Amino acid sequence: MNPTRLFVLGALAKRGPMHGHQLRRGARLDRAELWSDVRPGSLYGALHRLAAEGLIEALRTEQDGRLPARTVYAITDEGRRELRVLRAEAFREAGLRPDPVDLALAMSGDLDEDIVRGYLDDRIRLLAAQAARFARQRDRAWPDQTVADDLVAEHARLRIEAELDWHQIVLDRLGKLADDSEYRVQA
Amino acid sequence: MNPTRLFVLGALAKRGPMHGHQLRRGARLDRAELWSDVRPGSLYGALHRLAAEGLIEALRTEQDGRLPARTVYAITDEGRRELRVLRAEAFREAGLRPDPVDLALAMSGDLDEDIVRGYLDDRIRLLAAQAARFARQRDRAWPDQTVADDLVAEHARLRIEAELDWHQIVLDRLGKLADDSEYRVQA
DNA sequence: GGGTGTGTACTCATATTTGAGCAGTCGTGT
DNA sequence: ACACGACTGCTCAAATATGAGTACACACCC
Repeated sequence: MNPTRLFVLGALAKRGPMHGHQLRRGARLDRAELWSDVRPGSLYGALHRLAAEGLIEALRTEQDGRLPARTVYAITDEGRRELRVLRAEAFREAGLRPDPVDLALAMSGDLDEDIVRGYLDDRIRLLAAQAARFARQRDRAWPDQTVADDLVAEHARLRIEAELDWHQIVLDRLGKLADDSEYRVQA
Repeated sequence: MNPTRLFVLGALAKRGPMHGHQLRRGARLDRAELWSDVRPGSLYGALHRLAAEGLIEALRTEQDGRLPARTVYAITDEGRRELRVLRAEAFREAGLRPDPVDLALAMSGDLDEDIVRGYLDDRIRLLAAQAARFARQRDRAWPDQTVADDLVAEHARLRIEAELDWHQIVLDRLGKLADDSEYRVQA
């Protein structure tokens, strides 16, 4: 499952023909940082590849004044089929994606406890700020907020709450971390 | 922050010199699927680049019978410095990484409500099974389980519980999803 | 004595992402 | 006049990820 492809195909299917920049802007207007994060490089790369595969097609190239030319793409029937597949795959990926903090923690046996504690405090502060943002958003929705937007925001809120809970637990149990940085043989 | 690099440097710093295969095996023995997911391609690619940059160095190349030769790498001082930086970066990334299901949901305005409901039911089943695994693991730890392992497992458990809560909410509010697949202009 | 599966160790082509950059436009201030 | 920053669209090299493949070994089973 490739999220960039799903994003492009989904957007073109939903809103009709668009050019690359319009896709980015649309995502920004939708506050889509939460469910996608396409950067220009990935986006245009995907557009080219999708076009080469016939999943989307370039309708026309427009030029507005002397601004860069832009190419408008539309999804094809083939693309709509691919969209269904990608969406199904995305729904089926119900596992947890590894969180870098777990990796960092696993690699911190040699680190002073207070340093780790400091990192965690910082994280808690950041997470709390985000939680507050989402809570606010739940109450005062922005103009054309859809139910899907609502659900996604609620998802984010719940996930952050879980993070906060876990961080608290880590702080509590942290004293014992240093005890087992012992070498475990494995060959 | 590149997780693969952090994984390699961290492991070499912690356990001493190893060859590529040993790194993979070590990760499996540690049940590291949770906090890292290095596949062979990424791993060996990273090893080559790290060596080229002088962050690790090839100590020797061994051959066991007629099995493929293996190259043993050790972390350098330069590499230890990089490790500290990567670890700090990983700790600082305290935001939520986008979850594909949010993307899929956002792109499902045209989908029959019952289909989505079906997907969600499947997800709930999968998630519940995983939650059960982690709960079990919390009670009966495997042999040389460290506190860090414990914390990571607890992290996973909490995250999955949050997912389950959210999925329930989605199912409850789902009826209203179809109402707002309306086209929102943006140019 | 052949098939199947698992383990050892790594390679390679291709797909994809990253992050910076470019070349113009437009508004705002100074 | 002119610097400044934000926006418009897209490109490009380099880093990284993916997924299959290679080649051989060893055990087990019937």
